[in-house]
Amino acid sequence: MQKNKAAEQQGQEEWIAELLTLSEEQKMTPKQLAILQAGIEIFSEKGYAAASTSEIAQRAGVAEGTIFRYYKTKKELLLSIVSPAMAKMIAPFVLRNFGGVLDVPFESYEAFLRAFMVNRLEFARKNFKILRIFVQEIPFQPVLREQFIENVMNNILERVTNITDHFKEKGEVAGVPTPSIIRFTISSVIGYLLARLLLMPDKDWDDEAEINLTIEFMLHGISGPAIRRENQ
Amino acid sequence: MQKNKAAEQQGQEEWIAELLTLSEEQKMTPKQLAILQAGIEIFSEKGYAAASTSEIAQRAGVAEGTIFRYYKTKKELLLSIVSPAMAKMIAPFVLRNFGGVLDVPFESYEAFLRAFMVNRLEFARKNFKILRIFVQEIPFQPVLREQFIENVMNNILERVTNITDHFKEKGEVAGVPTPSIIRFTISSVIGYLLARLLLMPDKDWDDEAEINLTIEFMLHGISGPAIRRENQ
Amino acid sequence: MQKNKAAEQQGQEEWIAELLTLSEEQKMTPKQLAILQAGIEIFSEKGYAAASTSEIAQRAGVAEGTIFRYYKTKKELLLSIVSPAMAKMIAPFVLRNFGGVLDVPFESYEAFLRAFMVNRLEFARKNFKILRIFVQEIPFQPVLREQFIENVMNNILERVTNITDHFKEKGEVAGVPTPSIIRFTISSVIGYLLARLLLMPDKDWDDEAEINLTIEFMLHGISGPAIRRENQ
Amino acid sequence: MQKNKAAEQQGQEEWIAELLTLSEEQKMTPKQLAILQAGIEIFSEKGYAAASTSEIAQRAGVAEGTIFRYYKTKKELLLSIVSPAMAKMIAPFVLRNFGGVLDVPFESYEAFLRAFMVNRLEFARKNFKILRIFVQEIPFQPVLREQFIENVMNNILERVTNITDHFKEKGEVAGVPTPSIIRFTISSVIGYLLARLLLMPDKDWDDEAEINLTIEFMLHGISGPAIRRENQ
DNA sequence: GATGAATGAGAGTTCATTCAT
DNA sequence: GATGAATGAACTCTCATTCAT
Repeated sequence: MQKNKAAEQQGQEEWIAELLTLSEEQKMTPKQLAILQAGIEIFSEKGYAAASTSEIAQRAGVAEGTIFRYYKTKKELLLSIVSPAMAKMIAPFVLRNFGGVLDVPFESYEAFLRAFMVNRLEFARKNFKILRIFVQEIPFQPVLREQFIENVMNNILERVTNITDHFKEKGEVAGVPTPSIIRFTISSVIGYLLARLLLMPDKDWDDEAEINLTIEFMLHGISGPAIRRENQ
Repeated sequence: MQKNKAAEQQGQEEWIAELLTLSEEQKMTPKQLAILQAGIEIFSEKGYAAASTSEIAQRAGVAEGTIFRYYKTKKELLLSIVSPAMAKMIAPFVLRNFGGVLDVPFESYEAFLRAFMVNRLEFARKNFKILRIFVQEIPFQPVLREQFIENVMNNILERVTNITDHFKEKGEVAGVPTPSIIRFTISSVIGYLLARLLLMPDKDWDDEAEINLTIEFMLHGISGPAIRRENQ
Repeated sequence: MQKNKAAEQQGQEEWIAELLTLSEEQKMTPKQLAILQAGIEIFSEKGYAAASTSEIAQRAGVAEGTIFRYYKTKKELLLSIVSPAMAKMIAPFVLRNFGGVLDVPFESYEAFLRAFMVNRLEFARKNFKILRIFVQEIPFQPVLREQFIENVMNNILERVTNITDHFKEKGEVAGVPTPSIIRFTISSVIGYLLARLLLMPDKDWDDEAEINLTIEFMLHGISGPAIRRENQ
Repeated sequence: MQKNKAAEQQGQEEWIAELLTLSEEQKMTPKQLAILQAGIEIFSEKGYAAASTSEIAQRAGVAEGTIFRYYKTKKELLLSIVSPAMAKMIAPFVLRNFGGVLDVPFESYEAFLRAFMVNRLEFARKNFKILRIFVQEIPFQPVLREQFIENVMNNILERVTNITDHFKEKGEVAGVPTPSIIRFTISSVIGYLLARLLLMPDKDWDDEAEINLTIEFMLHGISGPAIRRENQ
């Protein structure tokens, strides 16, 4: 268990490191940064359609025309906010594929789940507002939907499928259809993130305990004290 | 098992019956109905803020002014669509509390989960567009959020908590914090609904098998063939 | 000469009659008429690009939004002003083709020239502002250019060519290329219209004398008293 | 006839020479020249009001601000394009008045007309785009209009009046009001230029023949073979 | 001298809402 | 009850012009 934890911890930190390196590459003027920041805030507060460029300009402390020097249209501003975030979102999955040697760098499925949860929680915490915008707008922005399908389907899903299949062969995961396993797993993780960050952000959460509990649920279900006893 | 199934089946049908009785009480003119219907469609297609009342009027086949005879504002139209649906949403949980006698009318936790899933799937299927609107707008409409918190917190959550605690005492559910169990359970159910109805509605779904699998996951997790074998 | 004059007079009046019948067929609300009228004035005063819809609305005495109830765009308002005028412009030429019998209803080329000048002067006088807009915008509005080419090339030019060729055969017109004759003729007529209505509208014009003179020029040139004497 | 031709040819070339000497007097930086050139192109393509200074800057390959170093306003750029061209336009007429001796340096009115046409065609060909801008903008720019009236009325018209009166006395031109003669003459010339350069620039023109024909028209009209025969 | 980021007034257009019919 | 013409505020976006660098 100690070894596992160390490995996970390491996996997690690598992921985060990769995220960070991706993000600060573009040089922006302070005004552009202010516009982007104001856009994130107002889009996430009111939704894209109900946000007005004049309010964004005001919050950013620039003239309204300045927004349109950097972004030709309001929609381009939206995409400039969300698209890079989507790239960062898949970064930890994509970058793994290079470097090679070990394609599944996790000791156990549990280790994977833990690293996954910790990483996603960290990501969601850092990009909370952008994620909100993303989730709100994906039904209405075909461009976003296409990017999402392409990225998630061709990167994340494939990668998670590989990992899951790997541990299925090792007997750590039940011999049921992988898509169902993944759906169930992702539901549980996202369910936690939503409760944690969106529904009850002010509750006094013990993240480590809740993550452990959620992993327990995913691995052994909620059905009772016998199983419980074995694992706690 | 057979007996269980019959019971669940019955439970489910009762719930549906209750839903129906709630809905047709208001008398509406055909125009008002057309407006409501058009509102549902256009709000769910474009989102509330991006939908225009003139388009709704056109789709409904009425004059623009007619909408405002029935609904003072565009927002009132939105609420007239979503609020009743929210009432219907909690109906199966609320009505139970009357009639009394048996507060937990399920043979087992598994029976409850199955009834719950079947019922929610049915409900989501029937009210898909309204649910979309609801989910889209709840972050931006305080009125909706209040209604939701009040209804869900004070009705559904309380009731589900009761049921869960009941089976926790019976030993069918693990002795961990009930809120975590509920969060996990609801995540799994909603995850299935989303995949089923929103993400991949065109896939060839075997609902019964997927529901069984999801219940298996919820009860015993994904951790492997040994546990699997015991339960199937 | 007396007979000629009568015939011309008659031809001219028919043309005018035809013009009038074409114009008042559409029913318009007073507001729409005011918008159209204001559009004509302001477009002709400032040019299309430099005219603002807000100024048009103000001059028309309506709200700015009202313009866009009747005309989806500013450009549509422009075309709604100019296109019908173009139809009216070719009306006297088009309608001739029906009724048949006599395709060239003029006693002499001189009679034709006189009827043509009188008719065009009348038309230009009545539609001065619209013609200004038309001339100003035709280089920049492909739609206008297409309409103009189609109408003028396929209707007016063909018709005038027929008439000219007719009198060429009769020996009233020199045996030189018809296009050159037409170009020269139209230049002279338009030159008069421009001087008369645009360049020096305030001069004290004797239209009949100037028209006679211009016809003299077209028929016999400016070269001297001998020729002059023969014809006056 | 041979002699005439030589004289005209000479007259024409003198005029052109005068034009050239006028033009290269101002010293301009390459950037300013580029701005001027880009201004000419874009103003003539889109019209003054619809042209944007940013597009001009782009086409000129300079920064937006640079335009305003050389020309305080967009309108000043316009005038800097059109005004010098207007000066060049009247140059051949103005300069004649100096040097004196012979105020009417043409053997015949026909020689004058030919020299006039050839010269104007040459001028229009070389300054086509600027002339377009000039014609488009003169209705909307009082400054231009004043310059034009002053120059044309006080220089060209006076001079052409002198020439025409001279040949009227000699009996080469009919004894009708000079303004009408000039109007008619200029209409015919401009009509040719427009057809030649604007309406059908791609047609295969035989300029010499068309000019001869136009002069024929101006001198003897279009009225028939008898007159024709006398003059050809 | 040249730049181009920044401005803000004003452009065309949309839209929820009103009200006379 | 139902209409749809009319509104005017607010929207996104453009552009001539300024000015610190």
